Amino acid sequence: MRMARAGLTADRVTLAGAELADEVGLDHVTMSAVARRLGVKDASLYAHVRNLEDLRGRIALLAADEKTIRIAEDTAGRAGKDALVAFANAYRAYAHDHPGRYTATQIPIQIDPELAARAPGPRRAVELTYGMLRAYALDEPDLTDAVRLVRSTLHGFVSLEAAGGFAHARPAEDSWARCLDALHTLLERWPARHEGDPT
Amino acid sequence: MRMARAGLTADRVTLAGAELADEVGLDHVTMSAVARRLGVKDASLYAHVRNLEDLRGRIALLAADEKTIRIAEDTAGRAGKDALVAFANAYRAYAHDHPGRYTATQIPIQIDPELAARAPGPRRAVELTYGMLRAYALDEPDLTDAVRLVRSTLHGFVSLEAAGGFAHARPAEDSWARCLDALHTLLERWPARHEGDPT
DNA sequence: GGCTTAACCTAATGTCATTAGGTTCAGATG
DNA sequence: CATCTGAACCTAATGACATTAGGTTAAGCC
Repeated sequence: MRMARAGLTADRVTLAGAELADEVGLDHVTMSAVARRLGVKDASLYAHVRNLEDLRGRIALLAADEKTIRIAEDTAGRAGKDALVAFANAYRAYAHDHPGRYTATQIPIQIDPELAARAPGPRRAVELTYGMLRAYALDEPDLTDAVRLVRSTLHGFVSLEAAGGFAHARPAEDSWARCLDALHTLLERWPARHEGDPT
Repeated sequence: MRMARAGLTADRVTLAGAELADEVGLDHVTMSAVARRLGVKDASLYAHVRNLEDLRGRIALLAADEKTIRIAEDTAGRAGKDALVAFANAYRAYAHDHPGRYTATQIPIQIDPELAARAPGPRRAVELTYGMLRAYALDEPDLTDAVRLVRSTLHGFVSLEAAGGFAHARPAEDSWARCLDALHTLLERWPARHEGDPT
């Protein structure tokens, strides 16, 4: 009495891991749990994925791709504050919808370079960010600094929110909107270097 | 031939865990490893700490306390941009010096409430942040929004930096300085709500 | 119909987390 | 000083997991 083959592949395993991550948290994504979900023995997974760390890396890349696609869709044809808000909301929405996947993208990168090279997500995300800021007409190195500031703020907010850091009375939603306003204003009048500062 | 007693206590175990976290990363902090470092059997730790999760929670609280103290020291007697920069630099320095401990503070909070109540760190940190922003004379709810923005930016930057997100040519150091400039400018001219916006 | 190649499986090893049920040391009590 | 007590440790055992080695078996190709 044999079961039919599950027809696994690296992508299928990764997807199962990603789903599990969203359901029970990334650090409860175990080989055993993924195998269980796929109706397969633990050892079978190793034919498709090098090991747990590799699986996590794949989940991270999958998440990066998905997130990028969503941002690209939502920012298409927009510019200026419109684009900034669309970008940020898409970013945050993805994190909300896929907390486990999003967490995976935070891991200090220890991903198979060969694999990473094939995944368009991370590179694409950087391009999108630079493109989104084009309307603010910043020159290097200010542009890079601005990109880093925006990324930091979005990631920081979403991350703290997920960790329960905003347990306060005021809805995170409202603070989010104000932060985006603030970012926009900031980008419009990016502070010139103080004359006194030697840097 | 018996060894001398190690004279353990919950705090000592926590400290060993924290040191280990900084050395090998928080998720390599295991009961076994901590026990090994203390020259004790795994089971002995359970007399001082409920379980792994509890240990991590204690490390997080320890880190929060330490970080808060450092920020308090460095911002004492300062105000305005001076205070902001001191605050931010102390924050970032702590994360650099104690990456494992810092990571522990990011965990979605699952800490024994009774324990958390005794730890002044988290509460103190919030107070310090509000105090630091006093110079900018914001009223609620803007003040809360500003606090959240600052926390998000600092945490996001440090977190991305630690994850290797700034692999670019431009030194993170320089971007950091510019981001603080930007935050300061932003706080000085916190954008008024747009007249058109119904919120 | 045999062959190759994946896709799976069984078995085994080693690391951890955690619990149960003792020892033993250090200091208070008599 | 003898002892009692509680905290500090230990041994032993169980049960997840991760990972490897060494088979089976299904599916498509000739």
